[in-house]
Amino acid sequence: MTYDTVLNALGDETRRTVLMRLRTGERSVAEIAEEMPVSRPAVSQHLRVLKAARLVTYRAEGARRLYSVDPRGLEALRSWLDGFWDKALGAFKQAAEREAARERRMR
Amino acid sequence: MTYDTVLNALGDETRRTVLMRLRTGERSVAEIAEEMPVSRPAVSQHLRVLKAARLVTYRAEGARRLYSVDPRGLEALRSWLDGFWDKALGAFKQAAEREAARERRMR
DNA sequence: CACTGGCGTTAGTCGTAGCTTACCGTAAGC
DNA sequence: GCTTACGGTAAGCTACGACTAACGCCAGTG
Repeated sequence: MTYDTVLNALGDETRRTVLMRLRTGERSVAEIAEEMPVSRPAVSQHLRVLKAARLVTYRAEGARRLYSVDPRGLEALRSWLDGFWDKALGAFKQAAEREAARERRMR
Repeated sequence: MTYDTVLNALGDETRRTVLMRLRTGERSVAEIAEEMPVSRPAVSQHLRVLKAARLVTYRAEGARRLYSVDPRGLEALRSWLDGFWDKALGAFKQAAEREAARERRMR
C-alpha cells in the first residue's frame, strides 16, 4: 500500500529475482519456479507479498495466472525516495559546509 | 556496495526509522537510541548495516560518533530503480496494448 | 593516574520469515 | 462423469536476524 510495504517486499533477495524474471514480460507461477532453486509454493507466497506491495499483478488465463510487473509499487518507492532526498538535502549541505570550513582551517 | 545491499538494509522497519532520525541532521548513537524503543547496542548494529550499504557515515568527535546520511546509498538505489523502470517499460507497453485490444473486442 | 561517560563488541536467547510437504479447489480435456 | 494441469493454502520445521546483557576499549576530566 505504502512505501514501507514496498521496501519490506524488496528486502528479500528471492523476491527481487522473482521481480527480475517478470521484468521482460508476464509469466506463470510454474514458469517462474522452474528457473529458480525454490519450490512452486514458495514462489506463490512471494508473489502474494509482491502483490500486496503493488509490485506485481496477474491476469487469469484458464487455470493459469500470468503475473506481470505493476508500476504502482515502483512509483510509490520513487516518490518516497525523492521526498527523502529533498528532506536530507539540507543535512548534506551542512556537512559539506562544515567540511569546507575544516579544509580552510587545515590550510 | 551495490543496490541489493541497500535494499536489504532498508528492508527493516527499525533501520528505516534510524535513517529518518538522521534526515534532519547528524546525531550520536545515544541520541538516536533514546527516542526509540530499542537499546543502544541494537541501534549500533543497525548503523553498521546502514554504513555497509553506504546509507550513513560518521565523524568522530572525541569519544562520540556523529552519524549522518550518506547520499551514495540513496544514489545507488535511485539508479537501480531508474534502470528497472526502463527495462520494464516494454512490458508495461505490451500489457497496455493487450488491454486496449481487449477493450476493442468488448465493444 | 584513577575514574567516568560514551560506544563498540561478543555471547546467547528468542521471535519470525522463508522453505518444504501435503492437501484442496478449480479449469480444461478425455 | 473422471482425470490431469495449475495454483493457492495449511502445518510444520529450520535458520537467520534482531534484541538484550555483560564486557572491554578509548577519550576526556578531576
